[in-house]
Amino acid sequence: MTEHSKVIEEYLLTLYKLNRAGEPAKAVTIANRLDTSPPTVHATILRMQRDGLVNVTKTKELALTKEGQSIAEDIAYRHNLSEYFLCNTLGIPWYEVHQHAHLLEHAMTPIVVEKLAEFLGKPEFCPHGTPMPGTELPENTITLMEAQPGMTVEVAMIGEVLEDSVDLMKILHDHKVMPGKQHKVIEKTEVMRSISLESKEGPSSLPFHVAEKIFVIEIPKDKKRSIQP
Amino acid sequence: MTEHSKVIEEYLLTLYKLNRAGEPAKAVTIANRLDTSPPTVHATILRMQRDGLVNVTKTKELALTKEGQSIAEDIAYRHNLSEYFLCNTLGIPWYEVHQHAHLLEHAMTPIVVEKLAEFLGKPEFCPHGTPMPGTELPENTITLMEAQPGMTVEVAMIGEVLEDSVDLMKILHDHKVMPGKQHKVIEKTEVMRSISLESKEGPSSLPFHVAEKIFVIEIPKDKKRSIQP
DNA sequence: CATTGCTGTTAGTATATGCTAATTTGAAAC
DNA sequence: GTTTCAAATTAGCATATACTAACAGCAATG
Repeated sequence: MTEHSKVIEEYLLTLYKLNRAGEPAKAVTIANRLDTSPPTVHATILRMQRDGLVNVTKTKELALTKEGQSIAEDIAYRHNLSEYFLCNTLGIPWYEVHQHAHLLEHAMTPIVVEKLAEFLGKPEFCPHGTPMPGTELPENTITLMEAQPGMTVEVAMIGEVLEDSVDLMKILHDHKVMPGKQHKVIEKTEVMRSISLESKEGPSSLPFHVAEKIFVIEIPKDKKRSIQP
Repeated sequence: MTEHSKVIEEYLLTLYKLNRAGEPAKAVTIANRLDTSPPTVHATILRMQRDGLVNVTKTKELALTKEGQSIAEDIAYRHNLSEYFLCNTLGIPWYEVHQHAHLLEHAMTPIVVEKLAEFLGKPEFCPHGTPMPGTELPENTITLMEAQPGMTVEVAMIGEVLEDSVDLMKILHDHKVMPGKQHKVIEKTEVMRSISLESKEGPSSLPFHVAEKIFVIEIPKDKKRSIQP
């Protein structure tokens, strides 16, 4: 478990997130996500193969090795822990913490991670609802796309892809589309390719490509207004 | 005030610390402090000159520019703030925080710095007693080397050079040679090149080269046992 | 089947950071 | 003043990370 550069850690984390989102992990995807040219990604992946962090299948899929997976989980944990700290201890808005955590995640020694986790009370989810490695979302979690009109749902997690756009996150925040908040699904219009919601805070409308990345849990009619953090 | 690499930030901080310690800032010194070869330091300093961070005098002294100074102070602040946090919030021993802060200091955005400072109550000294940029040690601060036998002194600051050796720091800790603690100077023996102290916790002996880097304040006979943090 | 187009790869460069070995320089010492 | 030593510098090299331009490979589409 050697030391790895920030760049390598970025690649590992990206692959880890792609895996968890069930998306194919290809070189191009990394190039897009990290805004890097394909040749650069290519060269970097060669080094990662050399160092036993990834394997490349015949179909050019990138698969983390045991070692790579283990390091990636560590980085993801540091990232989520940082976000939790920034949000709950320092009071930085939940829709902004991602970018700051992005730097911190590469600068925490094991002792700092351990002590910080203790201090925070070993949280299991980051402010966006992403479970720490080892924790899972509830079984009955669905995407907002899958929710049917009439349903009342509680937001469980804002997909990590969305975190990259602070502007989008800010809008979600303004409409209270955030973990723990309940919304009623009003309608899904194919023409507009968007979903309309209604909550105590008012109505909102989300495009399909965003709704696909928002994970919710259906709340049975009889027990509305659950715990609102 | 552009972005600078970790390496450049290290150089800036080193120059800043040398300045504050009143030591001449030469390329060799950086090479020693950062454990880097002279040619590498040379090349890096050329880049720093190019980028307007340092000037080199005719006598080969390295002088921070306005810009360089300003960035260096920023890094020093982030470092000290991190140490304070790690020690007082997370409970990591004061003699170990330096190494962890060493990583964090390069990974804090301005917002994180601001919020963290607020959270911590805008501390003015790090756990080693180093004042934040803008703050000064009391006027009557002297080094332990300058203290005369018979004096009772209170430790104000452990010089930053000493922080690099955790082993040494641990020993200082075990003998309670730490900011806020009082010690009586017993004797200075030229032959042993060391100073013997006596405190509530027992006696200790410090070699001259260490005593030179420990800053203390004389406590008048009549008002012993001041505030012990 | 041929064309289109995305993906991957090669070739050629550039910059920051690091090294060792060898040389130059400048100041202090004899 | 010459010697001597430490500091600075040059030369030569290596690696990680980046880019553009050009090309190869393969699948979907017409």
